[in-house]
Parts: sequence; C-alpha cells; structure tokens
Amino acid sequence: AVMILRSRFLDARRKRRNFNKQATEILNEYFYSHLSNPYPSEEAKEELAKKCGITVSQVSNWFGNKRIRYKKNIGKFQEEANIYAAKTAVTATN
Amino acid sequence: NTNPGSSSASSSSGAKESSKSGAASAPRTRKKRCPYSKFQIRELEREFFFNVYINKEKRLQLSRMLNLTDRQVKIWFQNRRMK
DNA sequence: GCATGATAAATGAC
DNA sequence: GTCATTTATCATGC
Repeated sequence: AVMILRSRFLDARRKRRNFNKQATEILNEYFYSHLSNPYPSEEAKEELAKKCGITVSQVSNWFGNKRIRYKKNIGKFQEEANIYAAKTAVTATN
Repeated sequence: NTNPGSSSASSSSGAKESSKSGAASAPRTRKKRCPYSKFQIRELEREFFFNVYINKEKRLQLSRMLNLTDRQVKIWFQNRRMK
C-alpha cells in the first residue's frame, strides 16, 4: 500500500542533451584558463553562449556544476586540467 | 523522503541553532538541502497562485501546517518567484 | 554504472 | 526584496 508515486512528471530535464564536443571544449578552455577565478562576467557568459550555441543560463549551469565538481575532486580533473593548460600554453606562445 | 515534517508531528520546528555561547566557535554549519514532500509543494504552490508575495501571518500559518520554519517558507517564495 | 545537464533548497551580497 | 551562487538531488545519456 506504499505507492509513493514519485511523479517528476514532465520536467524540462527529461529531454536533456549533452553539449557537443566543440562547446565543451570552449567552456573547458575558459574554465581552466581562469582557474583562479572561474566566474565569467555577464558579457563573457553571453559570448560563450554564442560561441557554444547554447543559452546564457546553460552557461551558468555548466560553470556552477563545473566549479563544485572540480572542487570536490580535483584529482579526477587533473588530467583534463593538464590538457587544457597545455592547449592554452601553446596559444600563448604563438 | 526523510522529511522532518512530512507526516510526523514531532517537534515544534525549533531545530535551529540557538547557540550564542562562545561567540566565534561555531562556523554555523550550512543546513542540508532537504527536498520537500508532494504535500508541502502542493500547499506552497496553492498559496503562490493566490499571491506571489505572502504575508507574515500567512507565512507563519503555512509554516506550522507544513512543519517548515518561517524562514524556509520565505525562501521558498523567493526562489519560486525567480523560477 | 557513473558523467552530465537541469532543477530544488539554502546562503549571502547588495 | 532581487539575484548569483552553492550544494544536493534528480533525470537522462551512454
């Protein structure tokens, strides 16, 4: 008799899609090149959104998730951090 | 749902930190996020439909009915308005 | 089976 | 009060 019908009915996140690889690259590049202060301004968010083909709130969601998940387990993102660090280092030297 | 107020009449919702002893000792631990029950959401939404801004009286009344703190109801309305 | 994006409580700046 | 944010939770992708 315990039918706790958990109806998260038609939520927007039901049709969640992963971002394409290019968008993720752009977001990660910004994140790891601003690791000391990964808080893009409103204008930066708009530009990132345009480049990635997503909305500004999606950019905010991405950075929110990224910040806390990075902080919670820096080790897990170490490899990824190195990759993008090298990437930005190349563009800096060129 | 391990809500401290979903269906139990326990406590008077006074689970707040009432400490004011040593001043700077407690870092005031952040309250753990506790998803509200269907019943609580329904009642909150019902009141929100009538008026997006809730009075202090209705807020206290609602908080007692739903076993939530006055602050929780206030914050729920704030967040709901942002949604 | 976790990674990932979106949403729901809770805090704090202003 | 708004509003960006933190944090946990949810629902999905794969």
